[in-house]
Amino acid sequence: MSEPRWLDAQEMRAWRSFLTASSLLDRSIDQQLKESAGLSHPQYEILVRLADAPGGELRMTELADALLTSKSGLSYQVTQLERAGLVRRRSCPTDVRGVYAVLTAEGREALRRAAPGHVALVRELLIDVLAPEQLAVLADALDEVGRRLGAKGP
Amino acid sequence: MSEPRWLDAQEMRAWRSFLTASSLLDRSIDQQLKESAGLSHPQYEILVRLADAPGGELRMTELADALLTSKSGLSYQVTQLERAGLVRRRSCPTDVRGVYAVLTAEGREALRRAAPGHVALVRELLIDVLAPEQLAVLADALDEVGRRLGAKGP
DNA sequence: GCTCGGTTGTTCAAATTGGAACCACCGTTC
DNA sequence: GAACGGTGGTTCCAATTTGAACAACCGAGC
Repeated sequence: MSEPRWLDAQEMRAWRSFLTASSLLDRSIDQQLKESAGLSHPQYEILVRLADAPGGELRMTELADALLTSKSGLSYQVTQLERAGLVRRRSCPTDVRGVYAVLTAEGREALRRAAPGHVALVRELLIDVLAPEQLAVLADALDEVGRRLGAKGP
Repeated sequence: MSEPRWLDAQEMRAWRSFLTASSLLDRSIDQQLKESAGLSHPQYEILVRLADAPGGELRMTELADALLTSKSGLSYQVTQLERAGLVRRRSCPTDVRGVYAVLTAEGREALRRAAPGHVALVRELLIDVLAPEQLAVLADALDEVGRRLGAKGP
């Protein structure tokens, strides 16, 4: 086993800043959503995905894959959202095992109310902090990182 | 309330890729550490901070602040590490309330064993995926993001 | 010396998460 | 048309995390 290539100062700074930004950013986003709309960030993302989907509905597994979460985690959150009346479950007509998560009118409304504040905070904390060129590089870079990870894991 | 400035395609791509990369990256890192060293990522970070600190020890609050975690979360993890023999608690001589988390020899050894594989994975998944210019921009950008968040929250 | 506001770390309860176990079911194969 | 490997979702369990409550203590100011 040869000596590994350690991270130099620049690389270390990139990695640490990434961890720091992820952690702080996600915590801020989550808190703001909870305070302003009573939704956790994961719940908000569920609503977004459903709202974007045709018919406002998606199969549980599709949704779990899109959100990069476990099936059990999704099941739990959908149950929470169901209690809140923002989502309901509908069984799939062509596959008895299948379940659709369906956005309710109330869910769509909740999303409509929550979105502006959420977007404003994303701007304030990330988008508007960076110059357009920085943002472009960041998007390219992290797209590539995500692509490799997506191909690798599942 | 005026219509918010929504995110354009580029901005949306930056934000989504950030979320995706954070999620996948952290999950991969955590899993690899668990499999190869029996440590969670948070635990690994604790060991790193202690190893970098003079005397291999830090006050609980300092450590919690550095790791961007709650005091209670740190207390829990230090207890876990203590059970594993990698860290021990030492009460502060000048302040009865104070507690130092101290890296044990075994803890230092565990870190020495875990580090190469960890660094290799960070390289494989992030650092070596990007061109040096990309990395530099990323570091600058996220440093700034973290700085603002750090100044804002606490 | 005493009081009072702020600190330090732990404990508690509640929420969330992921993986494993499980059940029922699908579609293909022989 | 029966067997079978693979899917889709839920449930269960253990681990983790956070904020609040708490107990004890520090230190400045009177």
